[in-house]
Amino acid sequence: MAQTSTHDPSPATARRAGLDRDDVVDAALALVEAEGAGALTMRRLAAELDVTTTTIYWHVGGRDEVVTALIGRLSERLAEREVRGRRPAERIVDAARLMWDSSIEHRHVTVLAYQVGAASLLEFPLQVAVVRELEAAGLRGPAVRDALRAIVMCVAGFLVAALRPEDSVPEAYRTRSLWAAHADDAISPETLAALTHRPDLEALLTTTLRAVVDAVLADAPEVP
Amino acid sequence: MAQTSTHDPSPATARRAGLDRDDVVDAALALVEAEGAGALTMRRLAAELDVTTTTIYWHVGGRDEVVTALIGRLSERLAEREVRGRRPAERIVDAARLMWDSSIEHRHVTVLAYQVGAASLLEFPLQVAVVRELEAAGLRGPAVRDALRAIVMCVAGFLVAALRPEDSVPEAYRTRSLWAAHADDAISPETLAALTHRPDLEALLTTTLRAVVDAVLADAPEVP
DNA sequence: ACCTGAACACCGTTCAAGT
DNA sequence: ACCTGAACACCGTTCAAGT
Repeated sequence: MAQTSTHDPSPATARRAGLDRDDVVDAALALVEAEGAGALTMRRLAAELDVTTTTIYWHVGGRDEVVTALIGRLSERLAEREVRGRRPAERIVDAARLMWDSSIEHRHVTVLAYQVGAASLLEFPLQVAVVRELEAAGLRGPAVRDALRAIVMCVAGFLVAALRPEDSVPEAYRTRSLWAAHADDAISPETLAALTHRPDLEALLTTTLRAVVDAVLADAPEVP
Repeated sequence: MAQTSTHDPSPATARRAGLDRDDVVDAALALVEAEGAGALTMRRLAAELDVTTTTIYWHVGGRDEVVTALIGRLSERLAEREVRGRRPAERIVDAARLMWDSSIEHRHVTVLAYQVGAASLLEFPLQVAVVRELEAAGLRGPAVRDALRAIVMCVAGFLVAALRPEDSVPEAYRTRSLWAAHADDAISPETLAALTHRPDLEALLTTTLRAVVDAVLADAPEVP
């Protein structure tokens, strides 16, 4: 991580690190991807760049600005994998799954983005892909907006479940444990039993997206 | 907030505050509800109870434990408003909207719960209500579990959008601003225009839930 | 058993000062 | 223009000590 200089030959006080705002943002992004959102502190980031904390403040405004910049940078780099499928519905669901896949692939940045409320900044290029598919399916205007938002919210909901922090809350207070401890005559034993098993999030997401997309396309004027 | 003692008549050093674990948790819950998740620091909580920070540690383990306990406490108190509607589908959607309503009503605690990954602890009693309605609609076992999870994730997705932090990310990086600045020949002007307007989250949630519930009930064996 | 005081190892941020 | 050093006002947590 300690960039260019391996041990820098200049005496003791190495002035002029030759830093750039982009260098700072790149280092921040790399740090988060490697060690998670919790590792991004101003001191740690400075250490990574072999400078003092205050140097960071000279190049970028503060922590919030570093975070936004880092998210924006990853957003630009997000691989726009081609949308697959023949029927419009399939292609829309696939475009939505692209959002899921890349969010999972960059889970640490995604967690950070949700923490500061900048998830849409991260996902924006992939939202564009979804919009294109919605239009290809014959939707226009507010119908596209509402469909997009519904899809985005669904993916977001599944993401927060998939990226939930593990440590802070003890086992006994997790959903499955709560159901395991829950006695209820009004609920059948087989249902109670099923609720103690972990669901397949990815399969469930696909099913849910299909339901949402089908409902949305049912109101579409033309289905080519 | 400074509980019992109005100015306590005992000399200067007021020992024996007569604190209880429940008192600590109650104060923490009240603090979060009143001033938000950010206000819950050990020092602030101690000040609220007129004791030293270390006293908190004697009664409960640490911050994480305070947070879990506070969420659990509110969970117990959650008003189980009666589910409305005639048809099973209506009732399921209404039960899900109950989750939304109470999460919004206690927004500060909800934000905190999502931060530590304890949202399901908070919503558990309301999840039970949804399960009852799903069974009343004829679902059993894994079908109930998957339907519940899908519903819960949708609500969660809409909640993170509704409770998004406002300050940390500047206007220009919010969804609507991004669309406003986005030039794209492949997307029709009317769609682009629509995307710059704020959607009605509550109406959209209802529509989305209906789509999910309808799809789930389509596979149900009996629909009484 | 219940509570205090001092301390430790962290945060983000600011500001005067150096070259 | 670019970077350092010292400092401020916060965190959560621990530990010896008091009554």
